[in-house]
Amino acid sequence: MITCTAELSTFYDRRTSHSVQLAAFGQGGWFVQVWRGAAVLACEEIGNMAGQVSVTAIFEDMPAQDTTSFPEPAVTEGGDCVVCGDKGSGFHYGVFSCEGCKGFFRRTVTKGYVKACKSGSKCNMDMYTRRKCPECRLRSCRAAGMRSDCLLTKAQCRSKFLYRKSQAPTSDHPVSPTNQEVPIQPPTNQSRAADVHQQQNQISNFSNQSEISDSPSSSAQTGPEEMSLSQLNDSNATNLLDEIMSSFMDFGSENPVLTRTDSTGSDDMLSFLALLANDTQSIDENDLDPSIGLFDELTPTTPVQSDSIYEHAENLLSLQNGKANVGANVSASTEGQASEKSSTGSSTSDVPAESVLKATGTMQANSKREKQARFVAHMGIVVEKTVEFVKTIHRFQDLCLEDQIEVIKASFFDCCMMKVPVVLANFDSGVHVLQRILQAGKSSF
DNA sequence: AGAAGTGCCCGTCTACTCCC
DNA sequence: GGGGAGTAGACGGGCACTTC
Ligand SMILES: [Zn+2]
Ligand SMILES: [Zn+2]
Repeated sequence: MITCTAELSTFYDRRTSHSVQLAAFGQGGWFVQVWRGAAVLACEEIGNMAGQVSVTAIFEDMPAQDTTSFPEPAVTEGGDCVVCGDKGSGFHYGVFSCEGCKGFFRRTVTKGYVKACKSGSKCNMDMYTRRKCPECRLRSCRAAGMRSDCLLTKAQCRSKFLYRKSQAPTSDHPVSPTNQEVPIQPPTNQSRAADVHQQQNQISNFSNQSEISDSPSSSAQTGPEEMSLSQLNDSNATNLLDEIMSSFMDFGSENPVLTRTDSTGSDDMLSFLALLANDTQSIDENDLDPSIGLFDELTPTTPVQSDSIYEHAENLLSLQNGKANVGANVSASTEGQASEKSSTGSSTSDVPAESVLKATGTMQANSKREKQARFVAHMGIVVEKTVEFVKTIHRFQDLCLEDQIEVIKASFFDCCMMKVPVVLANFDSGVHVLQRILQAGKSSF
């Protein structure tokens, strides 16, 4: 039996321009699917995946309509399911459909693959034959206009679960001291993510950005003097952390998880923050300043209303560098506090994340930017722990610095159960290390 | 026999409308 | 105009049932 237990992770091979998805199945086994018609990379642990086709491949075959707007939803005259003709129960994922097709679409997209059609993907779909061929049923769903981005992501499901858990009565299950003061944000229930097609574009964009990047990480991997992470001393490690943080921030502004917005304008940053709040619980309590609550005053009734996600990311980056970005539309009180923060002159280029954390703990917790500063500080610790964990992985030290950073970044996002593209200079060894990380588990550090 | 897939039902959440 | 109550729509999860 093969059970998908892990989030798909996307990798990008710079040399061959192929995007690759890896997913862990059960205790071992890797299902590797190469986009854009490239060959399937068969790792030795891969189970026999013959007879199955990935949802991604089908969706790429049948690109969705313009996802930036919401066209008139498909509906039949008699209120029948657009996919199979059964009695429709309402609009599901953008299409008037029955409960069966709704559940089928949700399960299949979540699962990530279906049994391949044996009749050339041309089976008829009605309420009697719909069970015979899942691939054609999925294609029918897609053709009817069903949108996978209407599903909650795993990250959102997880944060939703955590939110409900935090709201549940705690009489017989008292909460731990670490999460007692951490209200978790509810996820946006109807988030509209960028679809698969858009994600591919973003992967390409990210790749191009990396190609033309003149960042230290890019130049560091050229030549025989390239340095492995294990050889870095503490001061260099701080710079590396800074590099990773910057890399993360730059990437965050392009990341579909961070940039997706729903039709009502709320953003998924809240979901991400909720995830991060949970992930920080796995960190040694000694690493955290107990006086700092990551989500003080951020209750579900007072969500962060970011002006735009780009400004959000920009602010995070500015605060990380100790330079508060004071916009024209910021209140006077916030400006003052931001300037106070700026006047401390602290910078992650000079001090480790813990110092930033302590510094931010001295600030009053009543401005959005200060909360963001604490978010960044906590994130820095998570990144540091990620680095510690990844350094223990076999063959990690053989990677060039650029790939080490990419691997760390991938591991960090994977820890947050996010699906991210990863650009690797040395593809084979990088993928090997990433496999080891995923095998070792997300919560090993 | 048992794993995998299916579809019905229900709880939950959000947006919307109505009323005070 | 603002806030609370009620309602509809759409989501995921649970579970009994069917299929393989
Ligand atoms: Zn149907
Ligand atoms: Zn078929």
